[in-house]
Amino acid sequence: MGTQIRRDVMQLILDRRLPPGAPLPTEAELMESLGVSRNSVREALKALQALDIVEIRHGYGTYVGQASLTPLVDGLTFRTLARVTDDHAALTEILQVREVLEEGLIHRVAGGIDDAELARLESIVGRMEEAARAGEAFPDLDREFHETLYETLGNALVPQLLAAFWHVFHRVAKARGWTRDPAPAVTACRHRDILTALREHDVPGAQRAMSRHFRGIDARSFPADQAASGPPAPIGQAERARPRDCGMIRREGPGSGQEALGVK
Amino acid sequence: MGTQIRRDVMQLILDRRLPPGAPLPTEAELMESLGVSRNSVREALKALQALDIVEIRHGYGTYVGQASLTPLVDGLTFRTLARVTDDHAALTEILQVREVLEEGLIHRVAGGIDDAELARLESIVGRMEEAARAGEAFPDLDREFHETLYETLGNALVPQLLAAFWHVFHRVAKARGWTRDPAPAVTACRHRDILTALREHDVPGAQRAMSRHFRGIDARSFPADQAASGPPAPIGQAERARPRDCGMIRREGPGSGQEALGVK
DNA sequence: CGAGGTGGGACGTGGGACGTCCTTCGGTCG
DNA sequence: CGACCGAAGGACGTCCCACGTCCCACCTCG
Repeated sequence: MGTQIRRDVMQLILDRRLPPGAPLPTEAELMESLGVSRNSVREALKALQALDIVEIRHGYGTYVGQASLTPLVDGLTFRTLARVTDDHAALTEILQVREVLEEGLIHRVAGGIDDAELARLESIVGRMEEAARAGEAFPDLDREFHETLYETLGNALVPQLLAAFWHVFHRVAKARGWTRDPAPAVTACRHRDILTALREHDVPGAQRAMSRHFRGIDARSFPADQAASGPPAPIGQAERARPRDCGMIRREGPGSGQEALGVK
Repeated sequence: MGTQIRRDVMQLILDRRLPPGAPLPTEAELMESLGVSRNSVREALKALQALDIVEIRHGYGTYVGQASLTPLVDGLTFRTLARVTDDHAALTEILQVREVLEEGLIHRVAGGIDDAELARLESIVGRMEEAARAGEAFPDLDREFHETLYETLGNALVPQLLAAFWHVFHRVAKARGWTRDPAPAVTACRHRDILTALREHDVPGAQRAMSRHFRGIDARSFPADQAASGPPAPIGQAERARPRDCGMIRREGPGSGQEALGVK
């Protein structure tokens, strides 16, 4: 059975303690040791390649893969694109997961953040604002900010998960032709707010700032005619506090502020 | 190229708006329409099968899959098992992600939880306590509790993600021979605590209760000789409040309470 | 001594054949 | 007349063989 060969190869990697990057036996050797034909071996390897458990290099060999979250990205992207109806709902689900994750993560990070960390984040935000003044987008800086933020957790899974969701969101947006990004100045402002709250060790403030950051992303994915339904999941009792604002955009009322985010 | 054929099949599903369960063209038809050999088609389908984008039924046909998170489970399980060193560290990472997720999710749920929801949760916890008195474990009830809890969010991705992490944890624990579960009474107590906090709309209390629930799971995965390093990531200023306790176990001091969880 | 050619190893693709599983349809038996 | 059973066909599973492509390493030649 095909599934069984897959498990055999995985077990072989585990038994031999092969680290990522180590060479696997050749297809011919696997044929022999597993007692199956080359086609069966190849189908199993192709399946493992799709899971990033194995890496196949043409003309060179087969190697143990990184076991990254690439299959999650592929699967979620496909699933989101396959839902022709409830299009933005599927994306909103992904954004909600990202928001929950980052809100909880910043909760863990905000208390004991290092001065060195703050300096690195300051550098990133500074470059963001520089790019924003030039009117340029800065997706790489955005990712770098969030990655740096959670580096101190020592949890390798966290940045990979966040990157996976980020990747899915942008791939779907691109496939759907949603090329309009929010104004760079607004995005830079949101990150400045987060950094300011972190500097003051203001945990709930940092959570609010992070939440508003995602609120802005969410608003972008809604067609204008559905803006009335608005973003989901009010944050709860935190609403009573006036949100901080770095001042690069005009002050806003108690509304969600979508009118400032480029939504027509 | 193999990757291209995979993309072609995915694009075919998207273009024809095929819903999950719909039949795909036969391998022969795909050979013809894509202009490649059957081997190549089969390898692509095998890869898509591993991603749960396609479902192959022997002697029957190929169908559009559910695009579930099965590949994530497989990948994370493999990756965790492949790290022979830092074994428990990898598991702790997964648990931390689960904890962050559920802590943030219960934050969103606790405020506006329905009476009907509370009644359903009460029923589940009641069955838990019944099973605990009989000394039996209740993994299904555990899953049902957490699934029910987040049902009102209307986010289909959330329970799937949680189930995926749950699945990875238990598969790894089983493969590692960590069969010792915490005392059922303790687990039932933890869920009772969560429910009590929810009933009082005590959001931070619910978060603390959820956190303690995970703390208990975490302690179980640590070998006794490493218990000194203890669970990571103190929850922050929430520590000052005395944790609630349903009273089925003895009160505990400011420590992490591992001594009550079956750790030798 | 070095640059380029050449050979071998390993994966990529194609074609064909046969086995296995499932469904369907028609015939037979009760 | 109806239910059961076997044959036929479709579709996937496995296998074998051959050739193409890519990469590396050795060897030869200038």
